[in-house]
Amino acid sequence: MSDLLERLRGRGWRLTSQRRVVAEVLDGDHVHLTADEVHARAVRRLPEISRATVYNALGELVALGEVVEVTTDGRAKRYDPNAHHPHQHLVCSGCGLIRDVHPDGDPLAVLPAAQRFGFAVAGADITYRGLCPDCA
Amino acid sequence: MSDLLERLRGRGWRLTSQRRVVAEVLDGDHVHLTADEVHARAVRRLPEISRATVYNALGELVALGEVVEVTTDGRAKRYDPNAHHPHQHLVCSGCGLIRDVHPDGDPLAVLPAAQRFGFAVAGADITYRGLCPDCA
DNA sequence: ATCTTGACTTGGACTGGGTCCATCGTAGGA
DNA sequence: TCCTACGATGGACCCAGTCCAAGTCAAGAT
Repeated sequence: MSDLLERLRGRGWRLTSQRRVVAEVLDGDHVHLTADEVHARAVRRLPEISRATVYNALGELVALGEVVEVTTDGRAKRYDPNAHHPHQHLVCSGCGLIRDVHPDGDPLAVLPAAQRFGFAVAGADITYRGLCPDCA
Repeated sequence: MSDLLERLRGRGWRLTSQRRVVAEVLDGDHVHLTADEVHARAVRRLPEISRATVYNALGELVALGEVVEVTTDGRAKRYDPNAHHPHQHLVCSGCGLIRDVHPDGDPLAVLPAAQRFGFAVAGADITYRGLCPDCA
């Protein structure tokens, strides 16, 4: 965490109390919060922080590659701080629970050249869907 | 297409001109329109059709398994009539172009039991990302 | 061919998620 | 400690989608 703040400062990020709080809220590798959830938690530490500031900070963290956006449904985007370990997501169709998962092999390997249509394919986002133990 | 309308009628779908037009607009296997795009095209054939009706019809087609919803970004959902041939999507990060693709093997096979956390995993949605020939 | 009725359509209000912007505040270099 | 450009604020605004009360009509019954 403090190394995150260090990295950001090293990249010229001006370190404000608001940005610090947003980064702290996202601390922990297995969190998948919406922007509003991040805002709600940030407000507990810094009551005046605005929604716009949370959106700005999240957008910057994504642009800097420190956080990844996850869209598992058509609803609110979720922000995943586990950005330095490539992974995929397993989502419960019942309750929406999200787990980070690591499938075997390279996801791009299964897409043959003939199926790439001349694209320079750079990555793959996989969402596995099913029922979690509690919902089954 | 007419077989689609037949299938729907067989399932008790009341066949209105609005529903017929929505189904016709979605005809073709490689179309990925947003609800508003479907509405815009439907209006050309049936000027009074309302947005709410298009949303209703699309929702019903999805519930009946005739169309699948595709969410490749956090923006508007897209509706894909190619529902009877399982496939994945390849999306251009530049212009948003979407192609249906067929990766090798079963996408679920690469998720080992130890990575399933007790979930009853039922499916996987894969979005391959890269630049299309025009954008590269 | 007409009637009847419950399913369908309409459009306008409303909601949730997100962005924009003019103004104010402040981190951090000089 | 002072300056100033970068960041924060909150309220207006936008887009995608849902809801609802009232009107319409497909299709089975007569």
